[in-house]
Amino acid sequence: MSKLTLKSVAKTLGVSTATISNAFNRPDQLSVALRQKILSACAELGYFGPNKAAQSLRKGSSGIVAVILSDSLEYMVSDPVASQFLQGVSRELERHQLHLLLFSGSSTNLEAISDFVDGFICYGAPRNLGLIKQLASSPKRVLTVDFDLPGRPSVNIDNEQAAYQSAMAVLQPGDTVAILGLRLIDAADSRPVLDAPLWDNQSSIAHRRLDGYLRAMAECKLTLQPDYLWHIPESTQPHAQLAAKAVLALTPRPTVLLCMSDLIALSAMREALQQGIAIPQQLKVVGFDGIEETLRYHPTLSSVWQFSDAKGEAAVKAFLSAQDSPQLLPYELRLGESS
Amino acid sequence: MSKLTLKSVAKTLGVSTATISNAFNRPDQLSVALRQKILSACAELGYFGPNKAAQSLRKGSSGIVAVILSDSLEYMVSDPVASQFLQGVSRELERHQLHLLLFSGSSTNLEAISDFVDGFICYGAPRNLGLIKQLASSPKRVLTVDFDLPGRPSVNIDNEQAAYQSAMAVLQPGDTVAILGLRLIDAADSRPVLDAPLWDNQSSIAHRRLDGYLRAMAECKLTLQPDYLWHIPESTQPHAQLAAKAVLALTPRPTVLLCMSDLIALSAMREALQQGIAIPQQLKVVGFDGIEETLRYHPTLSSVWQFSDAKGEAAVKAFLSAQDSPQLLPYELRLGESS
DNA sequence: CTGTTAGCGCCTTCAT
DNA sequence: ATGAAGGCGCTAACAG
Repeated sequence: MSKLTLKSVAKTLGVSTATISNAFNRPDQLSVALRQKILSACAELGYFGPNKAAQSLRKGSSGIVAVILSDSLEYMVSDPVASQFLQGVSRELERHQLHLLLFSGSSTNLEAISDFVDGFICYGAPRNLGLIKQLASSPKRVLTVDFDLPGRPSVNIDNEQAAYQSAMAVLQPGDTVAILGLRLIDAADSRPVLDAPLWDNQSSIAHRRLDGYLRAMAECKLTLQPDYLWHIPESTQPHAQLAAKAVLALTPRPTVLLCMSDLIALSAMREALQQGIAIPQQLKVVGFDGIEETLRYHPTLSSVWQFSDAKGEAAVKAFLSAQDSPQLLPYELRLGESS
Repeated sequence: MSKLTLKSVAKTLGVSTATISNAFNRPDQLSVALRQKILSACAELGYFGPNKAAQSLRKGSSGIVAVILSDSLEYMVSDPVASQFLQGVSRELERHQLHLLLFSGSSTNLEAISDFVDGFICYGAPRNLGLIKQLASSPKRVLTVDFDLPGRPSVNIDNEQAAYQSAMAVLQPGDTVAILGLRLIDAADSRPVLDAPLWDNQSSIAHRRLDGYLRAMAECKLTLQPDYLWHIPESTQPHAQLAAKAVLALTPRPTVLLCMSDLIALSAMREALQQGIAIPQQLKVVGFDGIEETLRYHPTLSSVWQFSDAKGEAAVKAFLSAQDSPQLLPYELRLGESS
């Protein structure tokens, strides 16, 4: 059989193309009986409805939403926090009969997919700065999560305040503090920040968290020695372990580890326990994010829970709403055995 | 400024639309100098090239490949095996400048996206059987992974043989065997299979694995008591723990646990150790899949490693190739401390 | 309630 | 090396 199109189907059924189109898209435009007849005839023929690509060209919307990940897809999919977020996004999208196009933040050509989607949900500032420009000037709807783009709606938590509170919950006079930071500078390996230039201070959640830690330390009259602030490029075991080893070898040894992700905190605790350091007696550890694995670990981790699943859901809702105001989501400080 | 189209750009540059089109798509059709001039003028204007949606309508291909997940996106993203697979897929797709549309296997309307994509890579038999029919009759390229569709290319490992080998590696005369199976029957909770009808025996990897286990047991002159075969709906801690608890409470207590995923095996080991059962002295455990977490666990798990990342890569290559022959990927039996 | 028509933005002969 | 024209499959406005 030849290709089934609106036109060909109309011809074989002996009606006009508009009628077929209406049967599928605007039931109020024709009688119920005729509509039923047409629909079942189409099912018979194997015609499942108007071609979506043509529809999208004509109507200017496709029912597909792109989620731009900050990193490569490869990495994101393996990070539990990102996965949680995607779970929330996909569930809420499905609820609205929308579809999800995953796009890597390390790609260069947003244009390759821009024309196919109704808009963008950006999870974290894309690693590729070129993307940011393209997004900023896109005529489509753009929602940012965990960072901001001027004039665009966003979904965030108050990272500075959350970090501040988590630090305040553990800091005591006389503590020696080390900070295991996530993506503080532009380097592909774990290393002390020292005087390397901080990476775009404004929008990065890492820097907001750092601000919070530092505010808490100042309030507790503690100072951070240069060596005690580390940059970790990715929340993975090897990178985190390296940094943990390094700061635990410093003299004096830190008594508090402020970690910018739970995965980092877990790796650090593993390393400390391995070295026979008692937690929390000799070392207190605080994480960030809130992932399940920390509940199965012993000691359980004190951390800022930010409910990434709900965040994904909120992101879709904000994307779909007409509202353009920035949105701050709640978080929760949960203390475990590590502090 | 008004909308930028091939036509509008052509007018402002004072050339024909075809010339602009050729500048972007067919460099050989015009002089290098002119092409350069046009391209830079377009960049100046902010025109990033022909509209992809229109291009796709016209040319019939979009550069987007759909990956159909067997389950909801929500679940798949949290499963390390699926994540690994997606990593491989996305990396290889990126290499070819192709894009990834993630589609949930629990959706009903494949048609919603069918017209936007160049084809489908199906990871596991979709839970929604309606999808299978639609895929079977799709005019687009369809590649299946971990199951088969008549007349379509596929990527698999030899699940039966792998399961057989993994069982043979641990079974000894006198053993009492329990099998913790994944998705053996159509039930949403963990439960003994007993005489519930097995679920579409043909294509399911679970049944191929079961066949392998049973072949090994027969060869070792062992029989499987009805209560000792359990169905688990999803590789998650709660479902797996429930089943593990149940089979460990049987009399006689199993001395071997054959598990259809590493996640299940880990949960089972956790439960056994909690009960003070010594592994492998009192209980030997074998998993399936090969995930990193088993290497960090003590005891390390004996398992069939199937390199899901490479599988994802192979899937894309097979999808892109003209070859329609089924492909069997290698796997590796790796023995750990659990057997 | 139904049919006709004019594009949505583009690519590709075909002629120049 | 370039310009004009037809059509990919569909929808919305309009006329009947």
